[in-house]
Amino acid sequence: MSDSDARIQRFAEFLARSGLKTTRQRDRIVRAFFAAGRHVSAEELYHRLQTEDRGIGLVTVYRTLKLLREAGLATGRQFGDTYTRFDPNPADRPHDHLICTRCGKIQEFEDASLHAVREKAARSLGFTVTEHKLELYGFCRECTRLAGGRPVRSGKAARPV
Amino acid sequence: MSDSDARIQRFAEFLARSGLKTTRQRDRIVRAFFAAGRHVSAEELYHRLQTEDRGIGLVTVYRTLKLLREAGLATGRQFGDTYTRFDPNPADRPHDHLICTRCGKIQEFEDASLHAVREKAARSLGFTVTEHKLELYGFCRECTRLAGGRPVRSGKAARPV
DNA sequence: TCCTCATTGAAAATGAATGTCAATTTCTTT
DNA sequence: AAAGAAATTGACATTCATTTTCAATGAGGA
Ligand SMILES: [Zn+2]
Ligand SMILES: [Zn+2]
Ligand SMILES: [Zn+2]
Ligand SMILES: [Zn+2]
Repeated sequence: MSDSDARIQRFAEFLARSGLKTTRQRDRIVRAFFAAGRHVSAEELYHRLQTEDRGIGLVTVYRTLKLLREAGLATGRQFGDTYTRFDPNPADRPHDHLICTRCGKIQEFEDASLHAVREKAARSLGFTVTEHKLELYGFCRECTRLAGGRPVRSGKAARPV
Repeated sequence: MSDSDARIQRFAEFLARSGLKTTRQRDRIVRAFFAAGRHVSAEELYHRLQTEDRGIGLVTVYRTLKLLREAGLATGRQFGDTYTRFDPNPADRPHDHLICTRCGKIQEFEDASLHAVREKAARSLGFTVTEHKLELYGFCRECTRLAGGRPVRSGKAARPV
């Protein structure tokens, strides 16, 4: 069973457990979501789906992504731009992001020492921390080389607000 | 000269340097901004201002906050909610945030060891990192005690998307 | 098959933020 | 002080992502 299949199965179980129904649309949407790369927006997913099934509305894509979040199978993220991007299954493999503010590239990374930072801050302030989000903004390798580190903002690149 | 005064002065210099004008509205808005606590939204600031000066439009509050960002005196932040909150003068004292998902409290903290995390990720992936954002989500001291760590979501509390 | 209730999608609504524009204000130049 | 160019203002309209509404359709248990 592929990684995707396991997730699709977990979603089916979530639906059953919650008294919700399996539909053609939900099936297509979750498949497309897990097949797509990471960090897709609802709109992007919607467009991909149009090629294989015209009868899927953007609204349903939004609704299904919300269900995926509730099922713990996806997380929404706001990098510099105006819309939400969705990351599959982050609980299994927590990770953070490097975002190039010039070309918009998003690179994932993982750092175990973050846990120490989390715990230290939490302990000193009495918080119980369950989740975190770390975003590093700057230039990717290519953009550092091309721009010499100078901020050249293309319209579509994310920017740290 | 108070801390606020110094910032107000810097804003005046920014305006002059950029060929922009000093107005009653801008003056009121920046004063209210630095007087207000951290993490206010444009709307919140607008409402505070209404009590002292009815003739200030929400649009002008938005525009002035944008100027404050351009002047390097404020930063916009999106915590779990749908609108932007503004943080005064973050460049001088970089800091990150702990956000209680139950009551919405936002607590600031600073951790020097984050720099190492930043550099490590950047070096290994060829990025040049200029900025970062770390948000820790969980329960504050009171909410941990009251809720026993159970997620009780009030409508207004921020939530990690 | 029937029947109930969830689901769907089109259209409308929302809500934050920005663009438009005529009237007003600032500030430099006489 | 008066004038004039240019910036600023705020009411209004607009954008854009996301949510809500609602009548028609579909799923799945009895
Ligand atoms: Zn990711
Ligand atoms: Zn790049
Ligand atoms: Zn802050
Ligand atoms: Zn709390």
